[in-house]
Amino acid sequence: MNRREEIMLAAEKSFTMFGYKATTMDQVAKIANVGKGTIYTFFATKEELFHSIVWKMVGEMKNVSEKVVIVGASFQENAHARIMQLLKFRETHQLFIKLIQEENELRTPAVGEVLATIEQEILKYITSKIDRGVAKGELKPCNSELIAYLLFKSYLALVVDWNKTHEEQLTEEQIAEVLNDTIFSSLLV
Amino acid sequence: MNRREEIMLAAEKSFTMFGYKATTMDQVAKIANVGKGTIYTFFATKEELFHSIVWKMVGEMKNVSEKVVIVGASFQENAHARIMQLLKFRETHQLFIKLIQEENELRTPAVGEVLATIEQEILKYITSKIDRGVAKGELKPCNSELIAYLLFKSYLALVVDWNKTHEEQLTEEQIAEVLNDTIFSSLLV
DNA sequence: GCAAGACTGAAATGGTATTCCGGTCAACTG
DNA sequence: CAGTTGACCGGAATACCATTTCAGTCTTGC
Repeated sequence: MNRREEIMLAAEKSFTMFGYKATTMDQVAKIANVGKGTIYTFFATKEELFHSIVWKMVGEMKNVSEKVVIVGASFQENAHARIMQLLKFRETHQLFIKLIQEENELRTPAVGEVLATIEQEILKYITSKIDRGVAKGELKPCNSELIAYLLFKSYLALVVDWNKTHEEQLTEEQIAEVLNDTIFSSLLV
Repeated sequence: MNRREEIMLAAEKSFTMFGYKATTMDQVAKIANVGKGTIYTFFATKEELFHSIVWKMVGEMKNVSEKVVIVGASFQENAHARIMQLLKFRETHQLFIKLIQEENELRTPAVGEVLATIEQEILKYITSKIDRGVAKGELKPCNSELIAYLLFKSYLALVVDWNKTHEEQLTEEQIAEVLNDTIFSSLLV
């Protein structure tokens, strides 16, 4: 394996275990079995290294989200499956969990920025799927960015926020039903 | 004016100017022109005093929200007007602004709890309006708590969150239109 | 009998000595 | 000499503790 990848793997391990702030470049160098200086031949700063790893994670996230698509299924079925998969990734992927935790507890600025970027990326992703649906004639023309925003924030509210104030979480059926009746139904031709 | 009210007024002034954490009971006593001990005749703790003031504010908020109701208008027109009024109150009322700021910057636990309570109260308020609409036969029977939650979070997302990542805010018409087409339309008989 | 503010101790704050860590670079190795 | 290394630097974070602050009490005084 080339050194760049080894460094990224080591850094990912460390970020996952200790978070961004608490991983030191010495730590990363040690795990990667390279001198600290070597890291700086591939990445200009700690933040650039961080960005590379997060970017890779965003790629994986899109990939797993595409995996749940059923060809021939309706737009809303696939949209629901994809977004639920994104949120499952968010609550399952160890690095992602660690970053959310660090954001809540430490407010590390670099982490906040990165999480905002990830959200932007997800929104671009959903927007593009809506645009695609419109282009294929499955959906009415609409302000796709606005709808993507509303849709994603609604999923976040029902899947994530709801549990902060309610004892038992909503079932996937409840969520699918209410969003089918509201946002999705307004999209269909 | 009776002493209890004077104390509450003084405390409200101080909480509004300096926030919860930074107002001292000595400060409140001074503004109210009473000895500190006198405050404790009426309020067992600083937090109880705080709760009383916030509770009063929640009452005002519901009142101004009722003021925008147009008798004879449709459910969604009035619901929209009411929720927009709630959010306007949130962004206008000096104490409310200060509490949100304190929550973001200081994370004062007492403030976080109070803001959560206010949200609960708003949700109960919206839920009751939906239930009323159902009872009057204007709306389909539904899980009113769930719909209230989705509705309020959607408004928050479009009115408040949107501006954090977008240069220009959404117009009230855009918001009204998209929510009419989605959540509200699913509610109507 | 009720209001007042001096008082208490627990918690917050500030100041500073110390440690830590991102980034550099001269030395080294193959 | 191209690529790697880790000792080193200085600004920033941390730990420590002396001092101050403040919620809540309680004795005094009116």
